[in-house]
Amino acid sequence: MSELALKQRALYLDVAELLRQRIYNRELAPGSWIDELRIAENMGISRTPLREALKVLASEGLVTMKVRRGAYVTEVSPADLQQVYHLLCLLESDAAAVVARDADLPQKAELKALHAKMVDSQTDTRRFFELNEQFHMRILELADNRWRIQVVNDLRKVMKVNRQSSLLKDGRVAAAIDEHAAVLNAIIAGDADMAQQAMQVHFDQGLKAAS
Amino acid sequence: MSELALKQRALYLDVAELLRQRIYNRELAPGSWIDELRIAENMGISRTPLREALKVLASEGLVTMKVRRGAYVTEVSPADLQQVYHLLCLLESDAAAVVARDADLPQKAELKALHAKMVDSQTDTRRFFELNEQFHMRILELADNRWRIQVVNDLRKVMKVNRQSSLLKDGRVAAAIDEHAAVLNAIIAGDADMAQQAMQVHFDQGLKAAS
DNA sequence: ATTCATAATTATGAATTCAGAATTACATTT
DNA sequence: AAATGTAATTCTGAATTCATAATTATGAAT
Repeated sequence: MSELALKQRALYLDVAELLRQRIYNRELAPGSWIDELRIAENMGISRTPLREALKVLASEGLVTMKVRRGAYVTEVSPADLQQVYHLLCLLESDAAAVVARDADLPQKAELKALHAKMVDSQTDTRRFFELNEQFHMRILELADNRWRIQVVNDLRKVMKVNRQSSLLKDGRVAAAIDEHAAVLNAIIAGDADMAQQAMQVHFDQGLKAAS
Repeated sequence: MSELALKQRALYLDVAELLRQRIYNRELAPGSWIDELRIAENMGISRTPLREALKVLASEGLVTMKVRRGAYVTEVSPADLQQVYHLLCLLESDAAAVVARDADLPQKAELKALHAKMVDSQTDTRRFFELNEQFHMRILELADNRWRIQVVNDLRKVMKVNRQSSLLKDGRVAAAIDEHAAVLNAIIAGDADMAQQAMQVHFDQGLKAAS
């Protein structure tokens, strides 16, 4: 239909993103086989870019390739979720410690402002999630390790496959804001150990709320 | 030439591994453009599986894709190396702690035996490296987190792009064995904190020796 | 001689075609 | 009717072909 737009990114990347979305919202169910012909036709493209996209998703762990049998949506067990969560906690706690040690004043102020916006957004859940994401991501960026950013982003994608464990038991938003505040204060104080611990607490609470 | 063998794995995986080797030994130099036609012809295959392999390497960080400009071997700066090393240290130290906490007696005995073999191999450097790899990998496996294994393997591949910083200043082999012994003892003692610290020391020393 | 415009070439991105493996459907035999 | 062997179909993996963007080469004009 819309053969629009001077495409600035390769087609297979867009296809990969579309597939991710379909996996996230269970349109493609865990464990199910991915019918290349059907999807290619459905998307109005050939199998070539679709297959390239599948290779990308496979290396992210979202799909599993079986020889001569095609691609299957990876089944993410509760054990897997816990494993991924453990790694995210490890990587982001360390990032918080690094930021507490290295960030300069303007950067700390930026985090503070971001957190303030989050406090204001308490009632608007969608907005809160957006800012929550931004807060975590900004800390990651300030920790200045592009490999960590890459790894965390990939792991986050795996988490999203099972988002039924939505992070909003009631009171969870308020609690998360308090936990973020602890991280923020440790960073502003330049206390690396405390920042690391505060972030760890944040993850532990999140896991508890999700179970 | 050799159109051999009932292939049990997909072609693009073999191609990816071949490309990795060529990148590791600088046959494909960092920053250089990857000529698809040339390499496909050289390998006696079409561009299709080659391009699929390139997508895999791109998601590992070994090559970088530029739109309408093809694939380039990623340049790994000293800063990148340090970043990757930092993550490996973080992930493997935590793995050691987990193993110290969770491993049973037979598993601990297995690690002990592995380390003993390493002591015996001191003179044979190649053999030592092999066992060193096995020791680290076995701890990773015992820590029982498939996502960590995946991430560490990917990061290791990046490290190998710059292996000129070979880990063998003299005396380094003996030192590494001692450091491993410390990790091993902490694991056997079931002391998670000590295992974590010992592994961290091992990485710190390794980084120091490489610089 | 240098610069700008245009033509030719080259390489990427994507579609299509082809070969062969795996599954399914069918038929024959007991 | 069940089972086993064979034919038909389907789908994956890979090669080939095609279209277009980017680069290089060529030539005209100042």
